[in-house]
Amino acid sequence: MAKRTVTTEAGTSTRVTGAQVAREARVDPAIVSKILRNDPSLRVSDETRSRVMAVVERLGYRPNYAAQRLRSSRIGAVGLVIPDFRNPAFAEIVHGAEQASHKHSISLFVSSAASSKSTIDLVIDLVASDRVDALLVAGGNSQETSRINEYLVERNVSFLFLNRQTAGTRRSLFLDDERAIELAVEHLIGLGHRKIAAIAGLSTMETGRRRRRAFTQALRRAGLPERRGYVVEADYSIAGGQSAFARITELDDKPTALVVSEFVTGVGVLGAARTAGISVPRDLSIAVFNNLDMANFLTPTLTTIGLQLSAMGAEGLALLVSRPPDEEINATVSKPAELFIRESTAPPGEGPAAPADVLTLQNGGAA
Amino acid sequence: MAKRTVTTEAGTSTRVTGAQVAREARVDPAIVSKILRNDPSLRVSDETRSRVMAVVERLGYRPNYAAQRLRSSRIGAVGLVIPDFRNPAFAEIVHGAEQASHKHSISLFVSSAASSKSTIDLVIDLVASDRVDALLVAGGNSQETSRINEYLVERNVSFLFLNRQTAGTRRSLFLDDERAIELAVEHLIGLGHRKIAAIAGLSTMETGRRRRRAFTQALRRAGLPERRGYVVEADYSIAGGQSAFARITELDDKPTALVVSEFVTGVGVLGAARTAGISVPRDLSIAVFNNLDMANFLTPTLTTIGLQLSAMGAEGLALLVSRPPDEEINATVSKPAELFIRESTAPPGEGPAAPADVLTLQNGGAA
DNA sequence: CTAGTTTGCTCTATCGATTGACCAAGTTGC
DNA sequence: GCAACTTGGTCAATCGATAGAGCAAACTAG
Repeated sequence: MAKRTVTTEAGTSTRVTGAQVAREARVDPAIVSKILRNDPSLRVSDETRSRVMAVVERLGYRPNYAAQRLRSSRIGAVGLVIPDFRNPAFAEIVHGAEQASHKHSISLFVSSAASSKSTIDLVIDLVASDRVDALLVAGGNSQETSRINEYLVERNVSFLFLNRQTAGTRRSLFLDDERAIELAVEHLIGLGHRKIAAIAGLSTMETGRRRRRAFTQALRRAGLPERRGYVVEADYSIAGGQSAFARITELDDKPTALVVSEFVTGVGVLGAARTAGISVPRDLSIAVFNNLDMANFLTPTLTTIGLQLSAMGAEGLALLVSRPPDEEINATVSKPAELFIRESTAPPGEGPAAPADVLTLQNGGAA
Repeated sequence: MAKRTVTTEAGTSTRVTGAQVAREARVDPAIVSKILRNDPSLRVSDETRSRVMAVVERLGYRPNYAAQRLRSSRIGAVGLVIPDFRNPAFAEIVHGAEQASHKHSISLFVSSAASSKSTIDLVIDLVASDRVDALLVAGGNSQETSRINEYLVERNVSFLFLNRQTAGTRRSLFLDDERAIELAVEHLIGLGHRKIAAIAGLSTMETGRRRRRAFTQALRRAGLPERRGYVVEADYSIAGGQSAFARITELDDKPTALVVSEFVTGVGVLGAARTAGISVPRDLSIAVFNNLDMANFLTPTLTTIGLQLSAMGAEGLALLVSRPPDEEINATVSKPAELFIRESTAPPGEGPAAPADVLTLQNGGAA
C-alpha cells in the first residue's frame, strides 16, 4: 500500500529518513548521503551503490532539506527579491530564474515587497535567518540598493543585483539598456522624427538614471538637440505613465515621438493619450521597453524594444552559483536587445503602416 | 563597525547564533528560544526578558530557519504550486498568498511548472524534502489533481486545492465561477443577446468543466436553448483563445456574444476577432473572466467578470494554517464576483456605449 | 613474507534551535 | 516550622544529514 512511507516494525507510518534507507540497504547512513551527492571522496562498490539506489527508489527517499542546509554550507538556495509579482516584467525575470534554478538543482525563494514590506526587510528576512545563501536583487531604489549592498557585503553573502547598481556595488548583471534606447531612438529618427522625448523611470531608481543618460547620449550621437522638459520621470506603473503623459502634453513644443522605458508605464501612456484625444502614431509615435505578449493586442499594437528579462533571471542565477562570492561581477545579459516594430510608431503625421486592422475596428464606433 | 555580526574574543566575525545571544545575556540558550517564540510554558522575569531582547536587538539575531524547521514541526512554510508566473491570473494569486504569508509570519515557497517540470514533480520536490509542511495547489489538470491528492493524503501533509477538485479530494477553496458565469450571461441577455457561446477552458481541467456546466445552467435558467457547438474548449493562453475563436467562426449559426472564462484567452479571442475583421462589440460582444488592469487598455476595453484571485491566494493561505490537516474544506472565496462593464459588450449590432474614444483612434488609421 | 597502499566501508562530532524534564531558591498555607 | 507551591530558570537529548577521521581486509611491491 504505502509506497513512499515506511512501515516500521511497530507499524507506525513515518517519514523516510536517510538512516532508514541505510538500515534497509545494510550500510552506514554516510554512504547513502555520499552516494546521493556523488561525493568524489567516496569509494564504493557498484553492487553496494545499486543496492542503496534501489532502496532509495523504493522508499522514495529525499534528503531532508532543512537538515541538509543546516549541516552543509554549499549553495543550495537562492533568494530573488522583486517589487511585485503582478508587474509582467518581473514575472519574466522570475520565470527565467526559476527555469534556471531547476536546471541547477537549486531552490529559488522568490519574495516580493508589494506594500507590506520594504525590499530591505525582505533581504534581511531571508539572509539573517539563513533561508538562502545567495541573493538576486531585482527590486529597490538606489538608496535601498546601497543599503542592501552594505548589508550583504558585511555579512559576506553572495549576491547579484539585477539591472541596478550604486556607488560601491561591485556585483551587477545589466540589461543592455543603452543599446535598447539607441535602437528606439534610431528607429524613430529613421522614421523622420526629430522631436523625441523620453519617459525614463524615477531618478531614485538607478535604471531610471541610466536610461535617461543613455537617451541623452543617443540624441547627441544623432546630432539632435536636447530639449527642455523632454525627459520625464515616471513610476514603473500604469498610473506613472498616465501622469508622465500629462506632463508631456503641457510642453509648449510638443514631441512627435516618445520612448517609454517600461512596459506598463507605456500602457498608461497609451491610455492617457487615448483619453486626451491624441492619436497614436499619427500625433505621437510611442516605443516601449520590454517586448511582452500583450504588445500585440493593444490598439495600436506597440512597437517595443525587447530586453532579455527572462534571460537576465536565468543568467543571473547561473552567475551567482558559478562565481566566487567576492569576485567582482559587471556583466551584461548575453542576448542583445531587439526592436519589434509595430503600429505605434510611424513617420510624424502618418498613421500606422497597417491601417486595415484599425479601419475594421472603426466600425465599432462609427455608425 | 560590524553591527549585525559578533566579533568574538578571537576577533573572527561570525554568524550570530542563539547560543551567542544567550552567552551575552547570561542566560541559557533555551530561554532565548522561548522568549522569541513567546513560549507559554516559559516563566521569566521582566528584567531577564528585556535583557535578552536587548542583546537580540543589538546583534540582530534571527533564529536559523533550517535549524528551526529541522527541530520543530509546527507549520512554518507553505508551498504554492502554479503553472506559470507569467500568466497574470496566477500572478494575482501569488500576490495574495504572499501578502497573507507576511501577515502570518509564514514563509511562502512559490514554485512554477512552466515546461521544465510537471506539477506533480513540483509537489513531490517540495514535500518529500520537507521544504514545506503545507501546500496550496493552483495548477495541474484533473488527472494531476487526483494524483497530487493521493500523494498528499498518504503523506499526511496539509494542503488545499485552489479552484480545483476531483473525485476524492476533500480540501478545496473555490472562486465563485457559477456566479461569475451567471453575471456574464445575465448581462448579455440584458443587452438583448440570445445566441451566447462560451469558451470554457480545457475539459481536462476541472475548472473548465465546472465553468462549462455553470454556463449551461445559466442558459437554461434564462430559458435559452443550448446550441450545438456553442461551447468550445480552449487552453488558458493567448493561442488557445485564437484557435477557439476560429472554431466559433466555423459555426453556421454564429453567436452574437461570447463568454470567455480566462483573461489571456480573451485577449487571444479579441486579437483573432480583429484579424478576422469581426468587429467587437458590433458583430460580437465579449465578456471575459478576471478583471485585470489591462482590460482598460485594450481596444475595445474589455467587459470583465472580476474573480477574487488575490483574495483566493490570501484566504487559501489563511485556511491552510488555521484548519487541522484532516478536516474537510469546501469553501468559496468570501468576496463575490463582480461585473465590470466596458466597451466589449453592447446590444447586438451596436457599437460600444462610449464611442468617443474609438472615434479618436480612427484618425490614426483613416486618412 | 612484510611494509605499504588501495578499496570499501563505519563511526563520531556537528550544524543551531527546540523541548521537556529537572531543580534551586523563595513564598505561602496552616 | 515544615510541606507544598511558585518562580525563574538550567540541562541534555533531539531533529536528519554530512564531513572527515579511522579502520579492517585485500592487494601489491620488493
